[in-house]
Amino acid sequence: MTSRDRLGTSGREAPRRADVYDQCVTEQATRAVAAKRPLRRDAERNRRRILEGAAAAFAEQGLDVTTDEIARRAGVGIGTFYRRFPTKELLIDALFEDRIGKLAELAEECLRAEDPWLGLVAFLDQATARQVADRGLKELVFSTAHGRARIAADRDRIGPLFMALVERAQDAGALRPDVAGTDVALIQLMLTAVADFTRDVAPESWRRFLALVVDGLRTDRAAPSPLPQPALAPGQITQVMACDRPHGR
Amino acid sequence: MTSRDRLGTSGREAPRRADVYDQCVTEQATRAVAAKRPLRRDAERNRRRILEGAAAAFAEQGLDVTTDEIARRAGVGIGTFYRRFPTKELLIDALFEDRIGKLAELAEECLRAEDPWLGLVAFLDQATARQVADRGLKELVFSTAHGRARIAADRDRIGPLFMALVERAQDAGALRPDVAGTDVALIQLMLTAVADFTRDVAPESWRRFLALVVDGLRTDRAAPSPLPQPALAPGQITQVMACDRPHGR
DNA sequence: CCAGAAGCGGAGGGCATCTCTGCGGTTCGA
DNA sequence: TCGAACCGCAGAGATGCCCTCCGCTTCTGG
Repeated sequence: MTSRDRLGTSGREAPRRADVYDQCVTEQATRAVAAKRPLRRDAERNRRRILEGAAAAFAEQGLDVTTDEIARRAGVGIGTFYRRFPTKELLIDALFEDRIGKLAELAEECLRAEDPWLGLVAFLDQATARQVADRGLKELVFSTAHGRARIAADRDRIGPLFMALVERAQDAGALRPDVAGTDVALIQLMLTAVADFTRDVAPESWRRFLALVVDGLRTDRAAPSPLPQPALAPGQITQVMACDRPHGR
Repeated sequence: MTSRDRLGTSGREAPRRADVYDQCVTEQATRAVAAKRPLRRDAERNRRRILEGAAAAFAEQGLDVTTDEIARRAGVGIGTFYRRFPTKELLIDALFEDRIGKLAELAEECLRAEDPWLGLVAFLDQATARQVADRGLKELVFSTAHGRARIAADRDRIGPLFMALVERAQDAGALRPDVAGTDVALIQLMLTAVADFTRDVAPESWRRFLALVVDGLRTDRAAPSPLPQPALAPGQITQVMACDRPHGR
């Protein structure tokens, strides 16, 4: 408390955070153009390292990785970390600012696919793949806990796209009519849950369950498409359970 | 360290824990018969309260609830809690000792169902329902972190039953042939993930996705069974994301 | 080449959480 | 009625995490 109060006569926290936020995020966006006062070369190199290390750490372990761990992976001291990104939240913003927007773009792309059904399936496949590859992204998609303005806006943008993907496939007669746009989101949630569980022993096995669900979604009930990926062996299941991760994560 | 060493000349921890374990768990099982030295009436009443409060707490919040929370719900002091159950782990054992065994029994029952396919579907439905109703049970099923001997044994018992359920439905020609026993476990994992997410706004909506998956599992591809439960509204999704729970839990 | 500004790293402060204990006072039951 | 058993709670002790402080190092403009 005391040390923080000592920082400025303003005393209040929120304004200070806002200043820092502008300084940090907008600077990042405009520095290449304005070049107001470029970072010293070593500092810039460390900033890059932190960004890279954090990206890897968030992808592998989710947004809960500690700042110490990020600094360690980046090969810098914790002090250096906090000089560049005065708050962990700021770093998350800088890193993921465009990632969710990219998911929306993917949806738009799939909306333009020639075959509406294949467009929907492609979206499910690729959107899930991205979230499986990056746990941080998944957490950002499914929780508002960390998002700031920009990220929240992208989230809002994506809901209607789900609905459009669904309706288009239904109009084409390929998708069962009782599916809703929100189901698309929850299907991704289901699949990432499997992926989180099996990641260490069979990282691709979630695709097996995507195929299963997709077969449940289509109206053309001719013949089931064969399941990709081998099923897990019983031993693999116990192996996964053995490594003590926080429950359910 | 010091206070614990002071407790006994034996000094070692493990033996002491084992003693307490016997005293606590086997006493519970045999007291009604042997009645060696019954608890005082108030003590017995509190023990019951703790068991009940803990059952409710574990069911709602998972095995990570704090001992303080359990004591609070039981309406007893934390000291009383620790007199009855010297370790949180012991309480978990006492409470869940038979729960996983019951899941195995359910599987055996479904194996005896007249229609193999309906037996499999019934198992998926009911086993998932139990885990949705009790988060603690789910965590115990999918992680060895908390289990002791008895619980581990029940877990081993259940794997072959999955396989039998699957083979029997396949032999009857109702289940697609490329499904494996382990898939049954992972399907439950998927569904409980949905349930964990939607629990607060639409606790039954996981059944929608069970229906979807079941339609993907069957070989009879005549017509999809209609999805039960209304789809979530877009607003419900954002509502769930808003309440800040630990990520992914 | 050098002075001093900018940056570096990591020990540790502060805080929150959680499990479990010590102990003064209370309640039960023979 | 008396003593053993029991109660509850304040808090010890452990851990984990975010973030700061500050002595030392590295860069860079003149």
